[in-house]
Amino acid sequence: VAVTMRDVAQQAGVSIKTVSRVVNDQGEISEATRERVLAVIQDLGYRPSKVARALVTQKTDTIGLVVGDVTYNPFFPEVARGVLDAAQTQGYNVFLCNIEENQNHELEVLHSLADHAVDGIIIYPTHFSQDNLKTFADHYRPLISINKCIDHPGIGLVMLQTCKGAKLAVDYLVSKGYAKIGMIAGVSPLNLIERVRGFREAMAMHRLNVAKEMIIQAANPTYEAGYEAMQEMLAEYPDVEAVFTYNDLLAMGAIRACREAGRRVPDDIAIIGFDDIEWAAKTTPPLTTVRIDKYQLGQVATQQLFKMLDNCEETPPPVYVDVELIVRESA
Amino acid sequence: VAVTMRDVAQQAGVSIKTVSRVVNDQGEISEATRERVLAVIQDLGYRPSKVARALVTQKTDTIGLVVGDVTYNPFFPEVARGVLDAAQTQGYNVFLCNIEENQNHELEVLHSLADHAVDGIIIYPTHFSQDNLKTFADHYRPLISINKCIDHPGIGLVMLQTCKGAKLAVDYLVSKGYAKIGMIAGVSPLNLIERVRGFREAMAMHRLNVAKEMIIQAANPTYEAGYEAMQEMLAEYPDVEAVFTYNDLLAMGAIRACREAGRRVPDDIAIIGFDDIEWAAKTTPPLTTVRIDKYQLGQVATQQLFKMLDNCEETPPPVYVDVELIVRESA
DNA sequence: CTGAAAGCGCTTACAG
DNA sequence: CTGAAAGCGCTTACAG
Repeated sequence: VAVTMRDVAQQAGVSIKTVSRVVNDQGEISEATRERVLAVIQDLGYRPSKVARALVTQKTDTIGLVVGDVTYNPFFPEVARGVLDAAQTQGYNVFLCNIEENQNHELEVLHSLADHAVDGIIIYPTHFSQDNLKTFADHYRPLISINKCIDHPGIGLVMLQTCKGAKLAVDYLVSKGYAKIGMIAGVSPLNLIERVRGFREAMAMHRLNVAKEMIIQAANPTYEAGYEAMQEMLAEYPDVEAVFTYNDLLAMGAIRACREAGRRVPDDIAIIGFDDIEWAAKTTPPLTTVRIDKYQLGQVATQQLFKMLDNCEETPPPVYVDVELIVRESA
Repeated sequence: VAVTMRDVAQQAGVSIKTVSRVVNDQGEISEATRERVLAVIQDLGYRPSKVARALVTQKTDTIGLVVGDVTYNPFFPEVARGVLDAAQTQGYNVFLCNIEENQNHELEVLHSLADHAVDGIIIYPTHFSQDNLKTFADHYRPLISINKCIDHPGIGLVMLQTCKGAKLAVDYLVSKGYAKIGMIAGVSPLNLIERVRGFREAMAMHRLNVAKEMIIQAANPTYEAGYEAMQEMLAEYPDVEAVFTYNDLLAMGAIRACREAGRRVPDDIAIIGFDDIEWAAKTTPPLTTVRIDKYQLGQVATQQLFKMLDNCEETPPPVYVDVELIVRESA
């Protein structure tokens, strides 16, 4: 049913090459025939086939976005939106893929994207085998990794300034006069987590007691785990005055634990989160937190990918996305 | 850099047609040459180009998922996950598109999908011009519309049983002894909303006073609007005993308004939501609500699309996705 | 059981 | 300024 370039050519009484010229705006054509062809295109509702074009140009105008788990990642919608908008602006469409926690599946998904000849892939992992990624990068590129540091040619990086965010939180607590500051971490291993590193550095800078570190390791980065971790914190360090948490979910769980323990937030104990998810502003009390600009994260990642598309050879330096302290009522 | 079918053919000492036969498992081939070709494929890491194949078969093994606004739709991640999983199972990849509230943009996005020759499109609208959709359906199909009733050849329907859900809610409230039952609606026009229709029908069935309908129209389907609508409800109908809301966000806002007005939930006033979003279980008090299985919604939509792909001619009857009452503490 | 030819809808040199 | 030929990487009849 579809109208082809040949249909247009016949109708306009020119060769298909001439039609191609006007479709691709290549010039070298008289204004008269250009307009005649344009009229026929309009008339027939002709749209060039991207798949035919892709076969010869080796460019599909598509990219892939692969995500650890769409459902559990609270940032996903906003990051995705950033990617989609940036891609659309450049005339690209994006394949969305979800991967299971399973290393074979991971490679399969990546290959399925390669089969469709996407021009590049953005990977936004929660879990992901770095080895698989590197192997894949050796025969397909460019790749962009969001917030996971992978040093490998062909893999571009977009990182969050989480370490700085942790310092922002601690500095703020110190400026409010708190000294006994603890942390609830959400994921192990502890010393690989930027937020923990930032916490430690800021504590050290303020000459606060890091020797007896008040860090509680939550089982998961969830509301429930935050609730339990806070109970543990209160039992182990009863004189804790302020707590910085790995993310907002943990913070909200922690607040509930405080309430149940008869500790008022922020009067008896201050709580500061990380991420600024949508509910952070609506919970009681509204959460003071370190905000990540998720939409921008998606946009920047896409721009980084386009940069690599323009310059195939070099892997560009990492791009960092800023964070910001949002003061509300919990601290 | 990519390995082609010809490379495999040369290496294996056969024609490309023979390679094609083993790749597509078409039989008509001796076991010996099949294995030899298979070994070469393995060896070279050959993967057939989907774009080359698509050019001749007119099938791309891709579908499009277009969404009103990824960011504001709280269901989006789960529905998307349902679509992705169902698609992946069948070897399909999916293009994700976000549309702005702008009718030209809408058609442009649809056409961009057509340019890539997707095999079908699932539309999951918040807003959407039905006329545009019908026009588009006349030259590109199949299309699936999620939860928006559009009667047009080539458009398959997947609907939620929202009317039933509203009845479930009212029946439950009646069974608990409530008689003065109000509703907070979230979107106009009132009589086009299934949830309102279900509410009215159930109220009528229980011979409750529908003459003096206690329906408040919230400005938006949001937390803030629910808060304001509840204040209005309490002012206008002070003796209201129970409130059914258009969605969970409204319900949570309403609960806050009750709390501030000194009305305890559920003791003084019962509140019932709709959707069962993630926070419904974590808010205080945990929300009684009508649950929508969002993941299943995505899966069913995809299966409906595949059904239409198999049988190009007929538009299948609408599929309905069930809802379920979840009793927690707010009612 | 195997292969040579034509063609899917375009673009890329090249010639005129 | 315009067009004929070749080819992108496959599959589809068809012949042997």
